[in-house]
Amino acid sequence: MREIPQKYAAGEAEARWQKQWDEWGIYRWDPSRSRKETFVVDTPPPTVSGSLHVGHVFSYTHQDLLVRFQRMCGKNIHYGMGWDDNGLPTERRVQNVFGIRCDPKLPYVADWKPRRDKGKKDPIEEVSRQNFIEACAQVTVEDEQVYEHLWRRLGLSIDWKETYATIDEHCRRVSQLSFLDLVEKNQVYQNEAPTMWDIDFKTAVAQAEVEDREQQGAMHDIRFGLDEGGEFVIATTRPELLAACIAVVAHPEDERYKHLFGTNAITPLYGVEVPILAAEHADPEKGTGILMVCTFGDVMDVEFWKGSDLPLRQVIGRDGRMRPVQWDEAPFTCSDPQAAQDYYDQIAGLTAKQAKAKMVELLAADGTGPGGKGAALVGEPKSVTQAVKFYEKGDRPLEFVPTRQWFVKILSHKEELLKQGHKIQWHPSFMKTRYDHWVLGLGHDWCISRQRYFGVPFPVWYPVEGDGSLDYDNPIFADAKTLPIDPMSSVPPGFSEDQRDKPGGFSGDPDVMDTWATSSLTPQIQSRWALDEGRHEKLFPMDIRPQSHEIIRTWAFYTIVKAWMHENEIPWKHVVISGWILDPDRKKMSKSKGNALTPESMLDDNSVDAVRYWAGRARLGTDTAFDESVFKVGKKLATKVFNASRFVFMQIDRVVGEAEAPGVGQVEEPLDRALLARLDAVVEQSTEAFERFDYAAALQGAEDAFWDFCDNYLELVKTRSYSEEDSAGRRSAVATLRIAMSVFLRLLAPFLPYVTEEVWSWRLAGDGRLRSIHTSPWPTASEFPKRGGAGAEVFTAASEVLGKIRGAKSEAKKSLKWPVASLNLSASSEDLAALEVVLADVLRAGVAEGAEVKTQEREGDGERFIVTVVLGESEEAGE
RNA sequence: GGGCGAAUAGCUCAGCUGGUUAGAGCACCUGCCUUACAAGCAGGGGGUCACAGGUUCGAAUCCUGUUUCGCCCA
Repeated sequence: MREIPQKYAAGEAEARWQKQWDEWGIYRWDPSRSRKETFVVDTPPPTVSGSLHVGHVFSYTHQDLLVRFQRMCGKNIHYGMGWDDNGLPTERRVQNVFGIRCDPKLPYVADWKPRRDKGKKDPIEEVSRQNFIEACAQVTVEDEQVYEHLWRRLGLSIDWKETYATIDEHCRRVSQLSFLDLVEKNQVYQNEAPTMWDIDFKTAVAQAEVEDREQQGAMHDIRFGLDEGGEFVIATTRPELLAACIAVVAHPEDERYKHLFGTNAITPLYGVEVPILAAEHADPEKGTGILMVCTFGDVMDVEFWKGSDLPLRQVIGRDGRMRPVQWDEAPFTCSDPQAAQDYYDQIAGLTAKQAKAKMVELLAADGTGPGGKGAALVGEPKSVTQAVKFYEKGDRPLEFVPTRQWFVKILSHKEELLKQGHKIQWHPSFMKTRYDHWVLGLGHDWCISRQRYFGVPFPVWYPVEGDGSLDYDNPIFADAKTLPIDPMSSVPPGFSEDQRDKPGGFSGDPDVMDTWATSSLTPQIQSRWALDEGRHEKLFPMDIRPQSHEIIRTWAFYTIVKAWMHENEIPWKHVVISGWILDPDRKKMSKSKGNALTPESMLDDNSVDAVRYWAGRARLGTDTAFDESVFKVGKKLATKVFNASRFVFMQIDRVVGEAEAPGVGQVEEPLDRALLARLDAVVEQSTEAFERFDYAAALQGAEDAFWDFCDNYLELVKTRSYSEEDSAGRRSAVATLRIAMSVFLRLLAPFLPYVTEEVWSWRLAGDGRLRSIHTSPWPTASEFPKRGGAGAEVFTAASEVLGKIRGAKSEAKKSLKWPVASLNLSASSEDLAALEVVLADVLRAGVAEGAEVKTQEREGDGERFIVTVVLGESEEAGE
């Protein structure tokens, strides 16, 4: 039997229990148990090349609370952990850490090792694709260890045998299998189309990765001529795209321009003839109401171009600079190619921003207006704010650049995807609306290819034609059995390596998949879909997907898409959405603002239990302002748990010893039975709250009842349990203390896993499930069947009257030990009856045993008990 | 501009489908070293429930509008 220590040392206990839990393997998933008994969590794999922050600790704790409850309810938990190391964030991090950049044209260097000691000023080292990937892999392995350490410390009850990394071999295999399955189901296609393109990362991006940013721009009014003579003025924020102009449009109902539809306009400088057309998207209120359509200035241009037979005049290159263009050949045709070329050559090679400035200068020159009269530019550009699309990780606006990309068909499946979302339960429920709106607002198919290196390759090659061009219409897909493969190093069936990139040979697809193409498969990755049917059936669909609300449109959405396409299933039954941590000004916490604490220092300063308590107080979906004082409350609760347990188990040791610890059969006293009734209600409330994923309500109920138990019940029962001689009353008290403590510890265990386990180990731990509190059964009312005689109102009556006695002493500024001379109690007959059975306990706790007690019946009128307390003359008087 | 949420004590938050005098903790003030706990205990003050209308016998709660904040989208 362990000796009960005087003080609780959280740090020491945390390290000890982490080790013990690991040795016991209490978080292991048991593959032999049925799906019905199993509870599966699809945890977000954090991006390892970032860093974990307060928000992570917050939301990962939320999922662990739900998991711990389910585990105690007897569920076989599958709670794995993934690391998202695939993709651009890792590439960026590796570039910064090692000062390297990938040049896919370079050959692999076998003994090359990345160097960490590079200064910022050292030149960037160019390395081969394979060397670059190896450097990425090295960094992610290191990062994963740091993450795992924090998760273990936070007490996340993860099965560490069930981990994956989104770039590992298994994930590559599942991602490629998924791709091939979608090919087979005709849900992917390859297309050369205008795609949102980041000019710095030089990659396509998907709609979900794009964000609007308010930017300061300028509206330029530019005079266009008419081929039948005359002129009009268009308004544009992007004059540098003038050479890409393919049409001029106005709203079909716009009286100012209606008569021009069907005629042609002449662009300034280049003298290109473009049609004047009606278009719904032209806003008569904006600018001059008539605007140029360019390939491509924005989404509307793309849409308009797609629905037209107009030519494609691409002037922005993949690097964001103005491409060189020949003005004597299609599609750049005009009346005076030499003049147009002279103008264009002045902006060719410039960035869009530089070109814009140059264009303003050119257009402002006299003689550029229609018919050579005046300047084409009217007045000064007018400053406007506009929403500009950026890649969420990018620094310069996205451009629409026609490139060859792989797409997953989603636009044609909105109905089905809405239905899938409807089959899932969202917590809180209003979060489903966000999903619905995202689906309804989709404007592009899902672009899944990226022109990057550290990602899952497409298992695809293309035949090389006699002229060296690639035959994209007849891609060669890898055999599913050979996955994962890298087409840049593997050879397609029927070819040999020496045919690579040769006419008549083959060429590997150099692109990699979008991170989400893999992250959308986290359920299938964990269940080993298409690889291990038995396991898949035991884990899929999963039970919960915990995540935060800003990634409903990405992670949740794409995962729903994939599960539907592959198996016509939902990926999980419940989505549980955590809110955000806001700083005290209610702004989102962020590192850049310097207002974020590191999780480690938070745990060092406050203990894990205190931090978990803080997270546990926040309801699902509700943003929470960061408030360190809540840690103190959690710490206080943990200390209270420790001290109350100490009292309870010391009493039991003193009275009978744990071996003969009294049980529920010995609970005889009305006060004690009343406490059991109270426990009954708390257990029911807590359980019910957890079942609807409202752990915060479960915590509050348990916490309130526990403080009430400490402040009132312990005080009321103390003198009885202190008694030197064995009696039914003493046995009843001790039995109740033990039962109550056991219940409270278990109700609080998901929130305070360390201190509850520590205390549990003193006397309550047993064999099998009882070895750890975290595998012990969740309390139920059947543990303390109602024995009649006293409901919870008896306990509240006792607490209330004791409170009045204490209040009288406090008001008189006397110590609580001060004796009471007389008591006058006035209440309804029912309340007096409830009090009567516990009056002896109340008088003992109030140091009023010698007092003269009068009771008086009266009508109930709000206040339950009116108590007049007369204190004794001196401290000894009452003895 | 649209959608979804939030606004309750100085601070952080509970208050579910309308029903006594709106709660808790922190902070503050006053006492108390009481055989679990001073990292404690007891007591106290503190709120026009964002604002304006409406429904109702009765509204923090339901409806409408306004303001501020957050997220998502255009």
